[in-house]
Amino acid sequence: MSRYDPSVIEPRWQEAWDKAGAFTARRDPAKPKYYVLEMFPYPSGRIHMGHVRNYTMGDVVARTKLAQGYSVLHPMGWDAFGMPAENAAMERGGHPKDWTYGNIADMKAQMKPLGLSIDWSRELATCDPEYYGQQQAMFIDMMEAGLVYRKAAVVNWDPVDMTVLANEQVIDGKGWRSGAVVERRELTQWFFKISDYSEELLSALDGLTHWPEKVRLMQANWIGKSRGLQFGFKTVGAPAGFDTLEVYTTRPDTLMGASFAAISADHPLARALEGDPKIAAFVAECRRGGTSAEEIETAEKIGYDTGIRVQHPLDPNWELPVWIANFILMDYGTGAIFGCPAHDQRDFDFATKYRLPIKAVFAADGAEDAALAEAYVPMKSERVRYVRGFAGAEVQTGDEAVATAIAHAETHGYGTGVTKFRLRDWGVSRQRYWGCPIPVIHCAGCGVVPEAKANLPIELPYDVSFDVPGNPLDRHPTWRDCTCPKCGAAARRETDTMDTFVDSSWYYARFTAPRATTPTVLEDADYWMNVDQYIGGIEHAILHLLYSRFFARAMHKTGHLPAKAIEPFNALFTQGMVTHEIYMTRDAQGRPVYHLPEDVTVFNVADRRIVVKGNVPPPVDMIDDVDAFIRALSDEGLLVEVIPSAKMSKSKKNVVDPNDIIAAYGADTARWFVMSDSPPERDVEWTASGAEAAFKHLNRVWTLCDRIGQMPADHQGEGDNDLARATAKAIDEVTKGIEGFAFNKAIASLYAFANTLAKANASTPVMKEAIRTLAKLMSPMTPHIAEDIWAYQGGIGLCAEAPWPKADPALLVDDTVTLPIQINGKRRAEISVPKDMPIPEVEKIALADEAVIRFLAGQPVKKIIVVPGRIINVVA
RNA sequence: GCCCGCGUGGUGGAAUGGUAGACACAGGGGACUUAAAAUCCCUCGGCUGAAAGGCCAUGCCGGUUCAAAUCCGGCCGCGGGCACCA
Repeated sequence: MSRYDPSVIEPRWQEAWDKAGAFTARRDPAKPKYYVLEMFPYPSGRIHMGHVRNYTMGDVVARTKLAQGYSVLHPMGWDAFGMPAENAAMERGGHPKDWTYGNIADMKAQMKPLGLSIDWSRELATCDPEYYGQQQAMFIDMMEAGLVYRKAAVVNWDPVDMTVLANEQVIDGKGWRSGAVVERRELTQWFFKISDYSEELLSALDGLTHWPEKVRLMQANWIGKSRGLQFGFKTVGAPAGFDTLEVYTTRPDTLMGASFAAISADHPLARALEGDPKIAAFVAECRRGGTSAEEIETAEKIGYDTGIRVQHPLDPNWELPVWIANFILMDYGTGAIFGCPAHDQRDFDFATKYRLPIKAVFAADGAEDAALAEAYVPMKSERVRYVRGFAGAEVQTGDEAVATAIAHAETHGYGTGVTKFRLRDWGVSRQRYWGCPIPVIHCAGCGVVPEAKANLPIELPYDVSFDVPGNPLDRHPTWRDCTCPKCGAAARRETDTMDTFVDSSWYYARFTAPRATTPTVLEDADYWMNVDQYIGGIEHAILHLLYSRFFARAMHKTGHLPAKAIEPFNALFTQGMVTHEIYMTRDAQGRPVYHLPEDVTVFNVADRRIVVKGNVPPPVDMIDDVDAFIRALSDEGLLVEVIPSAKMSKSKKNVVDPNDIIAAYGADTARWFVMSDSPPERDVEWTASGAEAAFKHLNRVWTLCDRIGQMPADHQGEGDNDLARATAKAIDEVTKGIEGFAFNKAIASLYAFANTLAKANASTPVMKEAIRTLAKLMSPMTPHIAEDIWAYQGGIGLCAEAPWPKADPALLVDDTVTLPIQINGKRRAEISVPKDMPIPEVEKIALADEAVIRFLAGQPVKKIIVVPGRIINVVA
């Protein structure tokens, strides 16, 4: 064996895997199947370390499952529609399609050297007509199933560019290009009826036992089931047709603390009042700014008293003013509320600002009805004393009070208990070019008509220009013109395209039959679904996963997925980001200037870490005064400020190009490093020293393999039993680490095992068996070096296809255990006892221990707790 | 603003109610070398002590428990999401 040279061995083994078709997924009824999927990338053009980490995790799982005898599906594709392609076309010219496919080719070329066990024959891009044509077919099926409808909804409108903006394109309430203040404007849009499934999407979360608890909780909160009271206020002085004002509240128990009613600026009543120029101006003011919840809820709370009054349902003589307020959302409840300032902080702020009364309804049990400095909002499960209650006991929990208040309203006929969800229907219309065209036709005679399936795919026209803001499909001369599939008359195509979340809501199903001329093939879907392990970023915890769960149900309803696939992801793992520290200096104006990691030099001088701009030789022998040295560097503008690690981003230049790392150390080193050190669900900080350490370790394993290879065949050693035990332990720990998504722990075990093996003095066959096992255990993480060691040490066939080792259970248990002894919870001694020793005997030995006697100093023992195999605690 | 996380040595982390700091990085000391690199060995939370040992220590404050990094309550700091970023 020669020097460890990844640039030679890595391409060689990748070719060998290709030739053997090792990773081609095949339906094999004789084997259990395993479908592992990483969230597919957006083709930005460059892979980054986050991709490397994500795909390496999936690869570790896929390779382990393959070795464990599963028929594995591990595909890859491209989430290829979206705004960046159009932005690139606007900024640099060119066409979104060319830009996207060029990026896909570039990224694929960058991914290949990683040696991932991907079945590339199933590759797909969502911008392929082959893919989005099937999506259009499903859209039509969903229309027929009643899951699609149109309604008016608000968008961010840029009044200068005359175009709709994404939330991302609204910066501080202004359009990102024009700088104009954005308005909220209504547009007729396409919607999926995800709300039909609110209850089911919520209750089915309980069955997702292999999902992170936090993701399930976030989804549950997002769906937001609430029980409340809906009732109508009788109005006084309202325009015709507004005799009652319907409101919904989750706190009907606070009805006696009401001090005003408030409606959204988009409420029909507010619109009816727009004849009044003052109200029109106020409503226009409310519509300024973007549509995002963050912007609306952090905006200053403003209101306008309409002069209209409503009668309190429990006392017709008690009238409340009706305000229009900017923090009331038309999308939730009825778009109208009653305000109870004493028990809602937002209402409290509003009431304080506009000098409205603040009356407490309840107080902490035992507390006085004191004046409030802020809203008193205890947990609903807490017992409080009602000072202005009207139903139920004086002292009760909030939950009890809500229930009794609803019962009271229903008994007296002024309101109804209603269950509502926060989840809104999914608006899928986008006024953009680079997306899946909505396959619908507007006919003067027939109205809105779905396109005939025979005409699918409705392909995007290529001849478009991006020199004017807005959707090029709207101004395309011929694409819009078509004939009505129903009556044959001249008609116009829908020019809205679909939200890119639609594309990513079913790609996992398409991978089971990526070339089919129907969206799916049931036989394939039935074999491969569900995804056994889905891996991706925590940033997708809500939207992408919720939409996918809905879409799988819709696909089942329309006959494209079997019933078992309505929850498409059996297990979910959300991985952390790859971060890097940021290197910054300042220019003459004091503005920050960022530097790439490769453009700085890091010195470790004593316990100081000094970062210097440029590539300079070590200063240690040039200076003996570190502080003076730092001052000198600072004066010359060479001293670099180190900002703590953050997600890698181009703007901060804290990026490391995976291909540079592969060129310097090989893919195995990159893979090993991103899997080591940090637990996969947490962020991992990329450090140059960490990558180098990984490379050094692989070199050590390589030379160890060489040394074992050169051992005389008849060498005898006394360490056979110890090494066999260490090997069994490594198998056990690495297997558990991988299966439990604790790759960092699996790697720590592999370090320990390699160190043990390097020091072991065992017979040649035992040494060879151990190094082959090491190679096999390393192979999910570092597949290339593993193959080389495997081949060199006489492994049969490809390491990638060799079965996963099994640990001999007899070698995993130790005969004696070391038990620490605590006295009053502090560790004072330890004893070694046979593993199966009965508790009374352990107690006897513990109490007879010299150190225990010394620490007890004659105090009587009150209690002794023995946790078998773990610890002894003596309470004195 | 609302929802959800996270916080342990100089650093990444291990320990998921039972010996805090596995494994690794950085640092310190040594071997080899003319020298350096590479490699190998030792050491490595703080205070105290000649040593044995003792005391302190898991963001901060309080609680539950024989026992808390771990469970509960409050606070501080950081991160993710908020429906047209993907």
